[in-house]
Amino acid sequence: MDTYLKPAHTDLPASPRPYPGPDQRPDPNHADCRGVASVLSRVGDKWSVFVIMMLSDGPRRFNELKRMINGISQRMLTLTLRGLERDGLVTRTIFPTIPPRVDYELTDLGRGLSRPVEALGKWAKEHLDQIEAARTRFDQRNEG
Amino acid sequence: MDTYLKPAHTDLPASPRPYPGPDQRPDPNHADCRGVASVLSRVGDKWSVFVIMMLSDGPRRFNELKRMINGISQRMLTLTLRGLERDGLVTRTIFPTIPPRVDYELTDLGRGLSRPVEALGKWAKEHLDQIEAARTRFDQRNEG
DNA sequence: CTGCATCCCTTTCGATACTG
DNA sequence: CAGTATCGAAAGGGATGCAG
Repeated sequence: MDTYLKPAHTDLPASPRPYPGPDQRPDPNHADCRGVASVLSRVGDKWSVFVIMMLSDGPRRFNELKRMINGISQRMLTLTLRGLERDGLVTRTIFPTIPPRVDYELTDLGRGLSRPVEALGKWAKEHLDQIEAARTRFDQRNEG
Repeated sequence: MDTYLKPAHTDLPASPRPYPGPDQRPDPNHADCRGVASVLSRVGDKWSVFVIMMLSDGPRRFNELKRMINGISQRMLTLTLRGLERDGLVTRTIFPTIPPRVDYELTDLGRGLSRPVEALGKWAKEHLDQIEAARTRFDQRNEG
């Protein structure tokens, strides 16, 4: 039993069938799903989110980002930045100095994205404790 | 050369050193990073995002979700729902009918999260075309 | 209908070593 | 400093079969 999480100590309904029949609400998406998924999975990547947040108050250089984002490997930072660049969210600027210097900066598009992303980060910070509490509660119910 | 994206046809600076010396802005996070990461990587999971969006207008049952989220496997839906349940974002309610019925619904915490998540989804929908355009532009520059 | 377990392939990612 | 290449370990995820 390592592949699956244990089933929850499931809530039981007060009465057997709170709401009847099949649900006929419209399907909010269905076709959309596909294209949007590729955008969301960029945001979905936790490193992308961090990089965007780090860049939200101005350009940063490679190693600066690497130091700021505690725990990212050089490889992942490179990959993440390439992905963001490909999506038109950051620009890459080389200064042909010695030693070389490369700056990354959000584009207008990237700055636009950084708004909802920061909202998400803010929410995450604010509710981190609640979530961790929920996690330990869940784990205890399914172990102890 | 399959592991790395090709380096961008990089922007060159107008003048060699637009801004001087080392950047002394404060590090926006550093310790935070760790805990918040675990929350963001739940959001980071593309399936979680979709499930949250699907649940944002009321409870849904298992197969309903499965049908709505085009392309998710049963396994991943189960895993995703367990994860969300563990984090206190959704509740799981069993109706001991035949055949059995299980409803999933956002908790208050989950509904709170759904706000920034939907903002993100909205942004993704609105800028999907810009991003796809940027992608083809990038790919062409690095191939053709 | 809901969901757990197993097999197995694919992708991801960190560590390491090497260039301009 | 800012990458690139390669390798091996680990995680992700589909298919299938079985159970309540």
